[in-house]
Amino acid sequence: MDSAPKPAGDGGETAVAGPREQARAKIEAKILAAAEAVFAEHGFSGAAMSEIARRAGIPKPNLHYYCKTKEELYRRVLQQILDLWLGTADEITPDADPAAALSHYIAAKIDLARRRPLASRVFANEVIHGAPQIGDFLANELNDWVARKAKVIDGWVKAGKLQPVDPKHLFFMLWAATQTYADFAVQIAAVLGRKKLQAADYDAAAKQTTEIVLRGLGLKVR
Amino acid sequence: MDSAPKPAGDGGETAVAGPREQARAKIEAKILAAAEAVFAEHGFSGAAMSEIARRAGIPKPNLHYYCKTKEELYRRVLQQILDLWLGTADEITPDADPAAALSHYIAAKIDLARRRPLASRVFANEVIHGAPQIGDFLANELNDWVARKAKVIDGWVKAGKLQPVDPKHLFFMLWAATQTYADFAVQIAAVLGRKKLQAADYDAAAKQTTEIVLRGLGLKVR
DNA sequence: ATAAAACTTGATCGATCGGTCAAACTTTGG
DNA sequence: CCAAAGTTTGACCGATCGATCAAGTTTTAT
Repeated sequence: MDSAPKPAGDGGETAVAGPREQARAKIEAKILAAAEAVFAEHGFSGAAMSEIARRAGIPKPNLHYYCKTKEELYRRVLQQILDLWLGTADEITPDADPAAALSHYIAAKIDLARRRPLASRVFANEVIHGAPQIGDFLANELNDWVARKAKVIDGWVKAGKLQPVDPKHLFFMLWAATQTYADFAVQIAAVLGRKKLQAADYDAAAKQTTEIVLRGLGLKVR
Repeated sequence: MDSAPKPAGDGGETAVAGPREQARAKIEAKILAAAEAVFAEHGFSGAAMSEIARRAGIPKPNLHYYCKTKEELYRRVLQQILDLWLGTADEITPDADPAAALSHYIAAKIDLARRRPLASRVFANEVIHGAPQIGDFLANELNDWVARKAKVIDGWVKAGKLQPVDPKHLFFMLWAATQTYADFAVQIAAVLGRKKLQAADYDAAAKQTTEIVLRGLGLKVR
């Protein structure tokens, strides 16, 4: 990570990465994965640098060599998660078919909840506790992102493709209904009488959420 | 709290409470309110007993006099919150009108998100981190509660009052869509360009959520 | 070959936190 | 009035945690 003295050659001059760059990339990936898991499980305060180091398979001072402080490591994990955020909903465009675009968005979000539940939980934990680190992101990038998407949906409504709807509250509902299968997986599994959520559960969630939302917006299902 | 040596007369023999009982009740209320706020803000690990004591206006050893351990205090806060949980959805009964019952449930849940956001956040935090304290509650009481309500909704479907729907996933969606206005209030406020959510925001949320869900279930709105 | 840079690691430090203790003070019941 | 029970509080303890240091080893560039 950039906190280390010198990440060696990184200007793109060299065609192949030396053993040092490769080792560094491998370790940083291990660290980020371990940190995401520990932050998801225990929250920022409850996460111990020693446990992150242990799970990453390195001594604690070595972890501090790559990430000077716990807060910096936490921010790095969050940054990785925010990149996931803004990469979704590419299908929500003015000319797209609303039913297809929304179906795809819901499916993608549920799929993310299944494949990256830890990321979702770290994000949820951060926001629940007041977003001390990503407050600026929420007020700037995310605000802009939603404003752009809201214009698209408003356009759909004006074109008569959709029942009138407040696009922002629609997003809040979609985010909540999909991310709950990551953040509240333990609760949902308990109510479904399972130890762990299974593939069929996520499929059922995506199917029914899509049906209710599409029909609720006056769109034809399927 | 029951951890203290003797809560004086509590068998209901005395008609009026003495000054000691009154003071005890007042302090316990202060402690629970302070604890709920600190646990909501910092999570279990991040919450400091010293800060809870400070916000309750008592010295730390006095806090430990009323609640022996941090975990016990946390469980007490959670218990208070779980009581809120099971008290909702009384209107979801076999003979009720589905549209009216679901509208009322959504409105009540959004109202709870507005009036008791701290309770919702403590609960969310607990579940996100694996429900170490309330796992049994989820697998027993809540599981039973949902099973009962699911039977009611299945009955509605069989009576042709409703589009076919998986009642459990419907509850997951309703819980998520309503509690998000408590748990993720900071994010929602940022996207809406506000410092804090206002009464009109909650009203808009309840209105639109109700519309989409009811229409999505094949029910007439209003 | 060699020096500089990058990386590794055992030992340790200061701060914070949950919890305890013992000595006080206050209320209650006889 | 007085003893027992209940309550309050400043001082303190051991454990844990984030972070640092200093002495090493390995890689890189010339």
